[in-house]
Amino acid sequence: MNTSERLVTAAAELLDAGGEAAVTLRAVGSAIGVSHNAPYKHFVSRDDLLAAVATSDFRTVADAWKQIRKSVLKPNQRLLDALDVVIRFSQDHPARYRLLFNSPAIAARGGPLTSAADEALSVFAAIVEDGQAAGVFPAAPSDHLAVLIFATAHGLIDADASGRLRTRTGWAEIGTGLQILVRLLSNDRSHVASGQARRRRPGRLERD
Amino acid sequence: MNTSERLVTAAAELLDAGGEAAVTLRAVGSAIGVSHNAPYKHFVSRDDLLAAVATSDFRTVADAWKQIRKSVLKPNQRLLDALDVVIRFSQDHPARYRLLFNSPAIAARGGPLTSAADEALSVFAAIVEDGQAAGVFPAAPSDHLAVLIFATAHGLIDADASGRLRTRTGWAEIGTGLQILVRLLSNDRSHVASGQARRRRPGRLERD
DNA sequence: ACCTGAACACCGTTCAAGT
DNA sequence: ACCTGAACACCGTTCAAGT
Repeated sequence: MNTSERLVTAAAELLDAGGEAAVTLRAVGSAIGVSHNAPYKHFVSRDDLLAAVATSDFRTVADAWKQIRKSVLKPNQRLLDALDVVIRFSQDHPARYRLLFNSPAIAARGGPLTSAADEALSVFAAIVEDGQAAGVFPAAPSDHLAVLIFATAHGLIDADASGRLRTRTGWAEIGTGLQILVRLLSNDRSHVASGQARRRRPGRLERD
Repeated sequence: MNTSERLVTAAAELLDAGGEAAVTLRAVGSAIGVSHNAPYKHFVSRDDLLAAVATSDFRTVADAWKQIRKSVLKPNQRLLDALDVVIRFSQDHPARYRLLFNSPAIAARGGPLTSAADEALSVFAAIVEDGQAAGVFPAAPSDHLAVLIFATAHGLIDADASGRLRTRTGWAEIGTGLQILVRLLSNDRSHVASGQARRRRPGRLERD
């Protein structure tokens, strides 16, 4: 691994360990044994280093989604699995999740980060589109429906992270909300009336 | 206005003008003609001052929602108007919106902020519940449905703020996405197939 | 009770200098 | 080409001192 990659790895670990505030250039440099401004030889600024972490994470998420899209699961379950990827990521790496979907200043930088984000989201949209083609999801334009679904997932994750959702609903898991959404959207409306989703095992959206 | 209120007002104005980074205690103090650490006589920390701004804003939003709930509009339009309140707020005061729904460190403080947030969200839930009682929205537990709808709105606002939604969909307005959601959720499914919402006039969700 | 001014321990960033 | 160390202009926060 070259210095640039080691800096990105160190920054990611600091994000996981102490949140964004812990990612000081002094701490990143120290973590890999260089001075506090060696990073400036590889990244134009602190934000540029953070953007590099986000770019790498977007590619990881996109790869996971590609695997799911190729799987033999039913459309409903494929969508739930895809959402599970980001739920897990948000729980395992909250600060890095915020970097992906919650950092206007970073997102506005454009460049490779925006490309990586667009590619990842297009895979997610394809998973939704597959479900529409199979007649399971309504025929709204697939980009719109995918954004709606993803926005809901992101909103639930975000509300959960801020603690507001938990206190209001007592939901143990974000996934329950997403299961309800998928059922509400599904052309099979038989489960809607109850609105009750079964309990899910930790970290995994339950099969339908 | 006492010093404490003037500090909150000054902080809110700085948030609007320059985002969270612009809210330094030196700038806040200077804005009302006191020293850079006079705020410590009224708030225990910078975060405490920011929490006071958020508390005040939650109360403003709650008041607007109470008015909408009392209105004679149809349930669908009441919900769209309620969502319009937060969309407008997010566009007029992006940094303050982030303080309300996007700041785990601030939200985790609890106290009056959490109370104000809970009260506001309970009014929103009541608006959704009214629609369910009228048979317009599905009968999922009202708290769950309200959180789902709000999470979607928040997710769309957030995606819009981060620039990702706009580039992927070209939607001029967040509201279009919410109109689609409300139609998808409504028991009247006649509009679902097209998924096309009419254009809306700026800053106002169109009547159905 | 409320405020001030100096001070402390941090930041990100710049820059001249080294190899 | 890559890195270092000093320096600069900021921060939030603390503290002794003022009225």
